[in-house]
Amino acid sequence: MQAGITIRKALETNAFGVPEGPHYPYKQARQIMEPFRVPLNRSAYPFSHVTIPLGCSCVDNKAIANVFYETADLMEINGDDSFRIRSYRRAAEVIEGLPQQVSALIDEPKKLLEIPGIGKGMAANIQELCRSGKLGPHQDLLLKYRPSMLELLKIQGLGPKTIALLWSAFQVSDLASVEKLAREGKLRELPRLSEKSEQKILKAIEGYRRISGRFLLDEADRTAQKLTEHLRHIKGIEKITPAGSLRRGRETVGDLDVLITGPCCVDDEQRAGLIEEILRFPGIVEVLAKGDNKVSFKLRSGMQVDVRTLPPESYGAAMQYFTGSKNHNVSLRQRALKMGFTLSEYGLFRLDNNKRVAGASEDEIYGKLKLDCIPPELRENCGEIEAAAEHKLPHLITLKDLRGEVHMHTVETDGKCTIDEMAAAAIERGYQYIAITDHSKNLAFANGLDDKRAVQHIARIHAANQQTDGITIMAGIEVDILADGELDLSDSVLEQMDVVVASVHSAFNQEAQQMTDRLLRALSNKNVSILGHPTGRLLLRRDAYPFDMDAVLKTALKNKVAMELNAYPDRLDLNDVHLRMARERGVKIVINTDAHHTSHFEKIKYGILQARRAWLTPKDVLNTLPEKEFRQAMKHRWPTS
DNA sequence: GCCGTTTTCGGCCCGACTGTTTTCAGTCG
Repeated sequence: MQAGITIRKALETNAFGVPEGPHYPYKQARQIMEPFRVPLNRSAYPFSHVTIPLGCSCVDNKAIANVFYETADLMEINGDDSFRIRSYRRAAEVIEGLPQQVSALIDEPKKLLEIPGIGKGMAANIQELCRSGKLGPHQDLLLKYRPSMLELLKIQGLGPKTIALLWSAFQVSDLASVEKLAREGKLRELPRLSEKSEQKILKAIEGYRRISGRFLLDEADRTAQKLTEHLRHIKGIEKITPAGSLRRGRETVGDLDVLITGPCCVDDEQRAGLIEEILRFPGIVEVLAKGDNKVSFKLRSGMQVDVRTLPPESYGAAMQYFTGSKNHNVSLRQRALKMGFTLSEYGLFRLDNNKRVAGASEDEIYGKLKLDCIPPELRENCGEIEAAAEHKLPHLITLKDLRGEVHMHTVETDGKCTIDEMAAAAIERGYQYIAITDHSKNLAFANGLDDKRAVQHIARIHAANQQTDGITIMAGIEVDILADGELDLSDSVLEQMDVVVASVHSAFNQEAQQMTDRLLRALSNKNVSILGHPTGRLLLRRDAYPFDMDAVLKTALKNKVAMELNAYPDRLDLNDVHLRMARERGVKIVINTDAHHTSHFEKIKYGILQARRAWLTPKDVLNTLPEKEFRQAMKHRWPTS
């Protein structure tokens, strides 16, 4: 049987003797194909199950990581050794975050073994995956169980043990069947399951179907701010801190974790009232858990919120713990143990006499572990602990390092404000320069500029610049990269611009090679200064188009074309991994909001968070430069340091 | 399956909440 066959292909060729039908909806197709245990392509499968096509030359890190994640999930259902399972997860996490492709290292096993978390076994697994497109243990587990179980794991309250139990009792593995059994009241026949459990599972399935479970950074941020405002008015709360992936600045957020402390968190009598006060927060549709120290609820948006009450002496330890990441915490606890301490969310304690040595602040905890305090954005177990031990943490970029933004739109195309309004808002933010970069003609629905209008617009921008004090307004354009890599304005017009952002806005479905050639051609145009939102992804909506990032970065470095970090929360493009890749290769970054309204400027903070996650310093980012040097950088003369 | 100032075996981070229990397993973070 061929690896990587799609449902559609299987149905078209009727390879498995299934009833013929012109077009099956995927859901139905999935049910039909279930008994055939066919490895299915990700593109054909609406959830995480993934098989790498045979002979594929570009087995990327994400694909390898996915196979390892799936193997770990299936091993869990199989009741395998939990430490072995952890090894698979750890390998997946490490590979996912690597700037270079591991597939390029398969002929150099020594280099594979240098990667932390990759030992002999995992190195062999990577080689097997890259060479044959399959992984033995993964395939074996898929034969024993069903890929649809991986989806069941996403249902809150359903874990590997219960899924294994359902399989052994009823031979069911998919959402619809479990839902049916719950409705029919059959689950309560099983040990540890009751009528109440059935209701809970049904509710969780409904919730899962309603939303995918992750939220854009700005939405999580807004919710956290509203909740903070609500909590601030409760008597006896002194400190409120949103923790978790929001504090680390991850590109999307699952649950919101908020920590509070103050006198009311210590007094038993006050605490009961406190929980009730918290639950008055508007928009709660369901309370998921209510204990002495924690309350969890679901908001109308589908977002789950956990609020934890803490005594002041543990607040730092809890902040550290609930900020994560999980892997960072595991490493930190191991370090603590080696040094004779044990670390929990309540503090750092000596192993010999159980005495607390730190806990009130994060600084104190990291300090006692002989580490510089690690900024939350770096806490991903990607070398930050080693760097902190050697006092080599980078001086990360901050919001105030930025001197300007050079990707924004006005009413001339699809923006909502005028040049003057954008300039005024930029002055308000303390910027020294901006560039107006409206769309070009290929973006007809945005009223994009042709050569003639572009020239007129330059004149308008120059005039506005003359009349405005306190900021320099540069003339720019966001020019479309056509399907063949040509730009849709003539060179003679582009030459007159201070800043040329070149972006892909059409023909997203090209093959990787075609897209790579297209981008390389655009980067070779001598007028291009920045590649705009380089991967074209829209978070939670559209995947990045495929291309060879390595080749693009090499050409960008050669031609001195900067990569954009588009800070708009649904783009965050480049992402943290690619940014780190760019930095390591010496490619410069420009951080922009792509503002279509003055209110969008504030989204720049989400770009800064991603830049920090990628270990970027002000030197890596061109729009930290003074105007004169920045103008030169836009003409391919980057600063030398 | 990984890893090593406990180095080739024997460990591997820690606690809260829930529900079905009567002392704890499963799940979650």
